[in-house]
Amino acid sequence: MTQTATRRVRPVLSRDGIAETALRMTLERPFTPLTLARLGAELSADPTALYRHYRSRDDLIRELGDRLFGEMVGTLEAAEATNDWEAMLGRVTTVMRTVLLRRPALAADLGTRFTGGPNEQRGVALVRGILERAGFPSHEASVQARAFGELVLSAVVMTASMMSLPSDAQEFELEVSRSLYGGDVRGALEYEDTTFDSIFETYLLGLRARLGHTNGTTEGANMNHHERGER
Amino acid sequence: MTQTATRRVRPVLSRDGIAETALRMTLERPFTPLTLARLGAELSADPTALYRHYRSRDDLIRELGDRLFGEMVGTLEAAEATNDWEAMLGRVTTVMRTVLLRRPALAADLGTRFTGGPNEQRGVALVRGILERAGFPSHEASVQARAFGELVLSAVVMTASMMSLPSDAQEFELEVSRSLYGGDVRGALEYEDTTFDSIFETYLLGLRARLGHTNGTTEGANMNHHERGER
DNA sequence: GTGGCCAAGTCAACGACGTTGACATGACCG
DNA sequence: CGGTCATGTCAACGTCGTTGACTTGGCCAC
Repeated sequence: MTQTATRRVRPVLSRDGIAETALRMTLERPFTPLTLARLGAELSADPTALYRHYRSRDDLIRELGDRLFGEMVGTLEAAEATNDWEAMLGRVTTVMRTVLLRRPALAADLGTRFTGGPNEQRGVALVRGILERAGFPSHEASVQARAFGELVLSAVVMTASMMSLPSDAQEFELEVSRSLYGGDVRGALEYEDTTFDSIFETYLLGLRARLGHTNGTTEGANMNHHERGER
Repeated sequence: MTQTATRRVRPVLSRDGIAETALRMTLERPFTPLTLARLGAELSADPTALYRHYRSRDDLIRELGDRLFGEMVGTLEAAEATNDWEAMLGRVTTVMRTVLLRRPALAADLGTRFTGGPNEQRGVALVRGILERAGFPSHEASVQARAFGELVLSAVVMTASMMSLPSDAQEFELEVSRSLYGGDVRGALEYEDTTFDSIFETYLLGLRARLGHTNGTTEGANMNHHERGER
């Protein structure tokens, strides 16, 4: 019992414990990049001890990503269902943005590494279900679910990257976007927010058109989807 | 005149020369991250010499980004104009993807940063012009140009990130497919390609709906654009 | 001309980072 | 009781961006 109480040899660290601590850190210091040194310090362990539980930092990041997916899917599944598929998709984007942008540094780090985890598959299945119930045939629902996921994810990651830039660079970005698009930009986040809303709304309109949907409120005719050789 | 002619004291390096060499490197080694050490070696100069011409690596990356923007805009302006705004937007995305994905590592590094350079402004003006000619009123054309740019850029950056170095296996696979198929990188990227196409087409449908547009090829009725309080 | 300013480049070094290998230690199992 | 194995520590490495001290030579004012 020199300093760290008796002598703990067995437990101390575990895959789960490390991941939980890491996620807690990203919440407490949303803009501080998750580094093995900091994580080790928080765990009162040598940074290299993590390599006994994760093959690499990348491995850890992936685990965290899948846990975040789990958080999103859990939240979505907890909410009551609706027949309004557009509202459902709106919920999906809201949850994704909320969960990820709460930890911009991690989200930016996560980047694209979303490949693989079980929770991600749950998420995709969830969106696919929404689209199928909206009227998309099975195969196209799959395609559209992936496209939708990638759209939202890439936009969120971009926002997260901007948010985690050092403050001076961030101000520069804001200044630039003001001069480019007009003066009605008050804050970097708000700018991203309204831009994303616009993207999302336009995309929803597109999905509705793809459905050949006759919307309840507005009377619209078919817009059949014909292959275009755009690129 | 030992090797580099007499004694060169003045020139040797310049902002332009550094940028050009850097861009050339990103073309020759598309998956190798641009690092000051490598750039310095290529220039036969000490890496820190770059700090005499750029305030930081970030500054350099921004410059490169704006040059890429210049390449895109130049290509677009060289092409003959069309009245078909959808085809024009298709060209924009094609050029953006082509120019950026030719250098995945740089594109991923470029990330979200608006360069603030003059060429980016030209690009934004170009897209806004297309949208205005499509029928969007001036202010909304601005908003839509911003959204469109961010949509395409974020998707491209995500693809670039995936291409650059997620896993050793993928990098290896891409390098192999590159050597197999020549300059154009196909293979694991194909999935990203079709997904992006889907996103783009859906988004175009949405823009068309926003316009209340009656398309030439397909007979469709109006889809008037009413404000929705989705999120 | 001459002396000083200054741009441009070199060199050594730093701190942060991910990662590796050699070691220690205690648990568990035969 | 002895060996194997999982877990953690420690020292060290290589890469990266960045800084500061130093050198060198051109240019301009006097």
